[in-house]
Amino acid sequence: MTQNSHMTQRNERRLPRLEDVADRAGVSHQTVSRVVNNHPNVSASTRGKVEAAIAELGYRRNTAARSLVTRRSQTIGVLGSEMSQYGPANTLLGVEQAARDAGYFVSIAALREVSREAILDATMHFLDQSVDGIVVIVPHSETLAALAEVALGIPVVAVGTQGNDAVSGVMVDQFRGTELAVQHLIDKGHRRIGHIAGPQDWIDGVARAKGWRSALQSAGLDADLLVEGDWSADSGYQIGRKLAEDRTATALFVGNDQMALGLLRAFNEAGVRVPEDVSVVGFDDQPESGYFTPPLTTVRQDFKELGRRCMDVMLTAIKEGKGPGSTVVEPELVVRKSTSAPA
Amino acid sequence: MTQNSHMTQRNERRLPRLEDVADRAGVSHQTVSRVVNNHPNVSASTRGKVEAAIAELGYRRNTAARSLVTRRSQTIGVLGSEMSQYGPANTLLGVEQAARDAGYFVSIAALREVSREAILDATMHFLDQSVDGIVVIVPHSETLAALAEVALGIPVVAVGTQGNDAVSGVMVDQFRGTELAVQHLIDKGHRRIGHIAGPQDWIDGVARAKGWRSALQSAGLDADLLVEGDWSADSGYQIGRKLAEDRTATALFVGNDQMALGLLRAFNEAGVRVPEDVSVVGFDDQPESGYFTPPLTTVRQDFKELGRRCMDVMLTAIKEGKGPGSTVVEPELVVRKSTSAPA
DNA sequence: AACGCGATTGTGAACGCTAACAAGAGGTAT
DNA sequence: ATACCTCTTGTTAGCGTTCACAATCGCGTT
Repeated sequence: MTQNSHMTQRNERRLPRLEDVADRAGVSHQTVSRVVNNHPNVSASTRGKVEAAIAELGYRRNTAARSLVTRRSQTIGVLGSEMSQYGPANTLLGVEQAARDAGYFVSIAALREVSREAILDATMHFLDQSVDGIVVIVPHSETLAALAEVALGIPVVAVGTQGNDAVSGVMVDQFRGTELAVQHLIDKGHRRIGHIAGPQDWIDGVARAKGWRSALQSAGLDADLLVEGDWSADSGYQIGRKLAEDRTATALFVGNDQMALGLLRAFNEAGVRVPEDVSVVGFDDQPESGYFTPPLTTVRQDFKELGRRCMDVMLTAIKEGKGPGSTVVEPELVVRKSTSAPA
Repeated sequence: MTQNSHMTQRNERRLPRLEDVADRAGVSHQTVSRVVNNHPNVSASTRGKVEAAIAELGYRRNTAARSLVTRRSQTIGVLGSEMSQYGPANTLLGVEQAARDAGYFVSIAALREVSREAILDATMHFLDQSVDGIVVIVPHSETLAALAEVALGIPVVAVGTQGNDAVSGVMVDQFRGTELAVQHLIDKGHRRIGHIAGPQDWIDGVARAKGWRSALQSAGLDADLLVEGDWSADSGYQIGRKLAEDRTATALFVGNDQMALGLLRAFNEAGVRVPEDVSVVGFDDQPESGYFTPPLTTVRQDFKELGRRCMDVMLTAIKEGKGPGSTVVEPELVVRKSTSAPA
């Protein structure tokens, strides 16, 4: 019945505000504000009365008014490019979870194309909203440079980067992940290990190619078979068709699972057997990868955890004004059936 | 220089506000407001002066203040559950695109578990933000019922539903999509066509099962082989292992591409050839589906378009206060290599 | 000449909240 | 008792915008 009277009120009148609660509890609006904001100097009895009044009226504080006077919005902006891909989508999810747990709203902006202008534009979009911080999920090399241009006055965390003077970074250790993959192939006895790389204007694309080279060199092996794809299954397929004809390597380290899928498809069509003829290792460990033909050995990245870490960094930056830093999440090798010893 | 003097005037570096622009242009703050809001009754010369002043000062209007007085936030809330999946993620993207084009911010909330409480809680979260409308991407049967409970006073569009008295719906025509898939198999000459269904507490899970039954019945065929999975590749795999042993159907209509992937994997392991022994049709057409072994015949849903349509409905609802309605997007059959005539 | 009317511009008051300061109550030390 | 704390509560003044209304201007009509 209290709820009924409440609903009637809501239908007819405006929502209750601080002063309505204050009247009801017999205190000043400022005291109510103190209760709502958990200020220490409120007596237990007063707090009780106020809380009761809040509950009875179904009071909820008005974000806009609060935001107007405090100049902060309790909102985190998330700026992303390939947001529908498995990795970014899950990172976004991790950010959202951690943000909402911390009482923040999450606003998103998806880049249609990655460029300095688009990044700056989206950044402005967030400034208009006076967000308290920005998480950037744009895995391109130019991202950091573009962000460095704008001194925003709010914390910025860039996923998948090491950060710089102005921007914090949170990333999965690509070097370690690549090492796990390549070392696994070396341990199986492979000596000629090629790499299907991602685009070289992507941070991870570069990092994995670099890691591959370095891992081979530490083992005293040649790193001379590198083909660049565009992350898509189709590019993996096209590359696979060529490699099926011209088989120089006994093992391939592929930049991501989707290209690996395309590659497997091409090999299957061409009668190249995996892993008997060629071993294949992917990167990402998407949920489907265990059901490829054959099930894919790959490197797992915990994207959701990455997102949560982002918010850790963000929250301490907001609270303590702490500058940029770099946080690293460890990848993990998942061995399935696409790798074996060379024939 | 003028800018400097301005900045000195306010001893802090506060952002310029309406009145600063007004002073500069030699008009009242209200006139500036009119220019900013494109009110008709402003003379061309005044408008020019004001626009110049705005540009010089780099004025941007304060969302919080505006929101406080207008009681609207220029924000659309998107409530989603399996937001990292291909479909929902792309719908989200479509919504974001259309929303930003229309000058709206997009706020998101991801459900950790689907329940009445969680939906109401997230809805409250959005109300706190005084969003102007809510898009719901929660493809479960209970969604509509939960939403109907809250009379929010703002438009709500539920993706993948037909809507009801209170809520608008935007969906891909599941019935038509299913018909395309099943008819394709019938046309190939199949007479015993099974269905691997999605969970029956999902709207699409139910709709596709129903469509499958109906399509078979119209053709005078039996609809008695139905197994329920959970959308995952793994469930497809488990089901596939059983079906491989007990082969009663020559063709299978699978509820989504991921289960189809698992199924293909299980059949491959068991030596069941696709499409020679069994034809398989999926649903969704994810980007990878063309690279399965074999490439999957499936039904394409344009999720991004779905999201855009959502915003169409939302915008007219906001503008014209129009009630709920239902919009349908057409699916499309994509024929690849997982289907053929029965042996 | 007086009037009226639309178009343009200005004036004050909200919107609901927090920050800063003021004031009162009650206790302790001088 | 006086002064002086600390703890709690109240008062006032914005934050930057829009809304409702008032005022002014230009111009055609009676």
